[in-house]
Amino acid sequence: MADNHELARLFEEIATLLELKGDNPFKIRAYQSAARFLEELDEELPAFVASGAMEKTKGFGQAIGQKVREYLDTGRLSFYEDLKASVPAVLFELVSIPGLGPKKALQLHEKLHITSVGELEYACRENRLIGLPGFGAKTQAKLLQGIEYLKKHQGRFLLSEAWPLAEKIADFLRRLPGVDRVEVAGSIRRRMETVKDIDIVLASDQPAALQQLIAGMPGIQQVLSQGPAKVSLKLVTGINVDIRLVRPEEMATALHHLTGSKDHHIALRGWAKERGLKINEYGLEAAAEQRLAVQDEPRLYQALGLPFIPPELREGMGEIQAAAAGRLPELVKESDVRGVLHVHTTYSDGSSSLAELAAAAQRRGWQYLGITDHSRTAVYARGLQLETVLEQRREIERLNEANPQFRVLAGIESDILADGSLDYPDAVLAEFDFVIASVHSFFRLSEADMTQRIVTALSNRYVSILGHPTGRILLAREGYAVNLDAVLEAAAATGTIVEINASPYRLDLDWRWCFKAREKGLLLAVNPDAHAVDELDSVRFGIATARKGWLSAGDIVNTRPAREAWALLRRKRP
DNA sequence: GCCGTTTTCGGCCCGACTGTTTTCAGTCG
Repeated sequence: MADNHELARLFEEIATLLELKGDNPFKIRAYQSAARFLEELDEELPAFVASGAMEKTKGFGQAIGQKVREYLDTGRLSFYEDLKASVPAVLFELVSIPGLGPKKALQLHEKLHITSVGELEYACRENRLIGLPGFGAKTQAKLLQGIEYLKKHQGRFLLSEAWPLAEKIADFLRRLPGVDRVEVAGSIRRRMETVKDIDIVLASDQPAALQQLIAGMPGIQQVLSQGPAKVSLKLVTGINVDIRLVRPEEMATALHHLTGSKDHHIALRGWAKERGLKINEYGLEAAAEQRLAVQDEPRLYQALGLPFIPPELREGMGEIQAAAAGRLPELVKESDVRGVLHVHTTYSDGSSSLAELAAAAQRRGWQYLGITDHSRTAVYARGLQLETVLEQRREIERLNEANPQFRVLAGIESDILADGSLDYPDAVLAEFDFVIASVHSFFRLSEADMTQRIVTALSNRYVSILGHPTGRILLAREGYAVNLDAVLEAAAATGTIVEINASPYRLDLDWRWCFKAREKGLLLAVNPDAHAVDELDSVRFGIATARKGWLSAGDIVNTRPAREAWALLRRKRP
């Protein structure tokens, strides 16, 4: 399977290289769709080709088919290698600057001999861009700002940062005079783990009249652009906001358009076209140019002969075909959660007490709470020594006796040591209601060693849940090198539950892998990994991740009643 | 680069805004 992903990556890179060369956009798309197809392909590449399936696959014609064969035969792609050699590496870096695309980046490289972002910044400060054709003082100033932005935030923000901010802005806009409706759209509505900006749709009978009022909103650092249909702002927090102004009857199609994703639109518009319909942000048009009114998104999909596709699924990952075939899952909801299984208390590195957390969990309508402080090796997190474990156990028993309506489970988050063994002997692990096993050290093992380490841990019959499977920290740290496919296979084979760590800094397992976990028939646990009472609410981000990964309540252990969840947590035990 | 019971050529999703221009290319989503 590694071949599939490797070739997908090569095709993806070819697309980027062609883009930088200003090649035909449709050719670029052809490579992108081939890459996406390979990424999702379940079959091994050699079988896919040998069986003749490739010839029958749309998007694999002569040129791309020949490249797949060359890659299989030689393990290389000469087209890619030549292309790579012909495009200066600096262009990759330059196009990540907002406002700078392939054309202008190429000009800067050729005319000003720019070889790094740093050099471009310097050239801007020296006013050297102004003489170039197509460049002016404003472009130069904009690029300088773009470089600043990039240096500060890598151009992205956590969902947990952007989502509440977007809701706050939407509330402000709703109170402006003449405003009919306001909705948050874009990648926030699709619940991407990180987002580039905030997209909002505003419906009003006099949309153009609102421009000035919007530009007067508090917290704005700069108005980036302003037209009758769209206002773009930069907030003092650094994030950009696009507000699209439409008439009330255009709300549904505009919201749909601005929710994206781009890939979903390309696929859906193709689907519409086959049925003689045209979609744009203002409505649905029959071929004869007359616009059909669409009241809401469900009716938009209905007009296309499809059931409603929830925003989280609109990523161009086969959702349209699944919808057409009636195979869309019933997505899990936040209200399905009946308890959570990963929290830290003041016994280790948490800042709320066990009793406070239990009370807060019960207030949220949950029926149980799994306490999982750190194990003894995690000295950085005040991991529990054996005597402290016993002390905590007694407190849990007292709480359970005092409140039979609510169940506190005595768990532990045990470190997976470098060799794959756990931090306590089996006899101790057996005393816990359940065990989460997590990697917290030796992140830099080779992929093979890390994979073996985790697979070994999963074979332990007391390990109920694999915690944050890749160890990534969003926008800060890549996950460790690990063959996740092999890990998920091992989890399936041993009956280990896999965590969707709902901390907005982690969201690990990633939603793209939830999709695969579901295919392997795995059970998952959406856990806040809370270190304080407020962090229990992180569950919403975990549920968003699960939904984005096509998961139903049945795929999540902590949507089950306490007794059933308890049994599932212990199903590997003798 | 791919595709075709409308087609082997001419399409390919569609539109907004800016800046540098005198009609539009570039960028973005």
